[in-house]
Amino acid sequence: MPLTQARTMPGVMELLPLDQIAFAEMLDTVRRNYERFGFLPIETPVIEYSDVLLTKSGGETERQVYFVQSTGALEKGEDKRPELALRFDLTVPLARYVAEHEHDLSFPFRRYQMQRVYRGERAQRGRFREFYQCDIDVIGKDALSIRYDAEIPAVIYSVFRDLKIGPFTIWLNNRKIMRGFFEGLGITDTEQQALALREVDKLDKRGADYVRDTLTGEGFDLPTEVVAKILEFVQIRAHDHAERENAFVRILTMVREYSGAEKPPIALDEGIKELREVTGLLLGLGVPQTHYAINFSIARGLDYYTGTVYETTLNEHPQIGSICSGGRYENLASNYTKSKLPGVGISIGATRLFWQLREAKLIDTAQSTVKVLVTQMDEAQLPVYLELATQLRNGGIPTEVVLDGGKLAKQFKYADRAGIRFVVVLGEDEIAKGTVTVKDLRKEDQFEVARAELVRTLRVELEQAEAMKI
RNA sequence: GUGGGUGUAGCUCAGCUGGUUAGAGUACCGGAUUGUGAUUCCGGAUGUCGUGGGUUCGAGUCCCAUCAUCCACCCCA
Repeated sequence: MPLTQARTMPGVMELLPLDQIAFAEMLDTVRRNYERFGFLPIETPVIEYSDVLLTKSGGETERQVYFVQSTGALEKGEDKRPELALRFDLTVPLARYVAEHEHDLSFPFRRYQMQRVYRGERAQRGRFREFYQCDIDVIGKDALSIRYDAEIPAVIYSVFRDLKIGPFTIWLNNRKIMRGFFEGLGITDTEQQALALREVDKLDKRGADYVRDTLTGEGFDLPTEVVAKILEFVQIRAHDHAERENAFVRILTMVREYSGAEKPPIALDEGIKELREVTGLLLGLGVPQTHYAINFSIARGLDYYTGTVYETTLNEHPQIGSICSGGRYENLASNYTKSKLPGVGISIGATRLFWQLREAKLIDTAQSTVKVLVTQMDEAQLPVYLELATQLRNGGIPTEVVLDGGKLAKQFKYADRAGIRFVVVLGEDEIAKGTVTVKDLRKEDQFEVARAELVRTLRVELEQAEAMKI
């Protein structure tokens, strides 16, 4: 009988236990911070009705959706679009969820959701077809204060501070400013604005020359004078309140000089007011000035963002790109309900983040969740070993006990490779003295302790190791 | 979906302008006087050279096809 080759499809992340533990720890950190800020958990099904999932999507998202077909439907030979599909993000299911449970939810509705989503993209390095998203959103009924836009970066700051992956910057912008600015330069067609946003967003990745060439080139045909102003605009950065106000003046001046109009476009005024308010609240919400900045090239590709937009990058690893992004949308669930449900939220692509952090050596493989291995030195003493393990387990210490014996060296090797830190040895000598020997494989050090003291001593050791991160 | 590169041991790769039994490192397994891992020393196993066809006395090496994979674009976490 020929063997089937054991393999997974490309674009999925499968981990060995110690990496899986590290990944779980990362998700735990994210969850802890989401809950700390008062977000409530929900889960939604992986499979949704196709028509629900694809209400307003253009061909682009549909191209990436995995459809699900029951064998029954398949046998009937139905060639129409399958009734079911796998979700490709958590925002669309959230919209459906809020519309469906509108009358049972309290608004503003603050939810977090950490689940897998699916995209049928061509696999590439650090790019997945199945991956975790960790989302938070605040959904308002009819209206949602701009102040919630300021709370989001506070959560981001808190999460990445705790993940301990080096200095990072939360970049903020407001799409109203961008659209207002374009309008002031005579680009009034909203379609063209959207296309220009998308190009401008590539500034940090592809460079100013690329953006200039694209905007002056075919398709856009913008005058060089206008493109020059756009480039000046999107290259502005502001790291504090004074720089921010200077930036606003510069933008307004550019628009006035070009259009000659007394009053700037309404969108521009509104956007400036919003961004000023959001950045003004950050310090009070615990975000240090060193960890956020205004960046007028941040646009986000998605169409549904209408106001504030966010991206987060690691200062020392720009090649990783954005590790967390999101923004404000005016009407989340317009396809499912007549109620107006504005919201603001962000998403962390946990799978990609973990993958890249590991590539960049910013995270190590974890130690095992198993902390102690009780070895079997003398088979006749097995009942004692089992009793020791039980003691440790009752003391809350995750413990494995060797049941099938073998050479002691082999048992040590097993502990080492499995990432188990402490090895407990008990032989003739110890029995005579009523003690056990404990070896710390990481410290390469061992000590003897009275049997009755074992649990207490190990607890202290584990606490110290945890506190010192060793 | 569009364009380009690469396929040799589990992994990373070497293999000259075609020439005998295809190699290295690493990982894996065993051993080095019987209570101690990772380090050291010795030994061991490992491949339809992605697949199919063609050229040739002879193909891992050249040609064609096919599949897989990676990169860039589109898009995005």
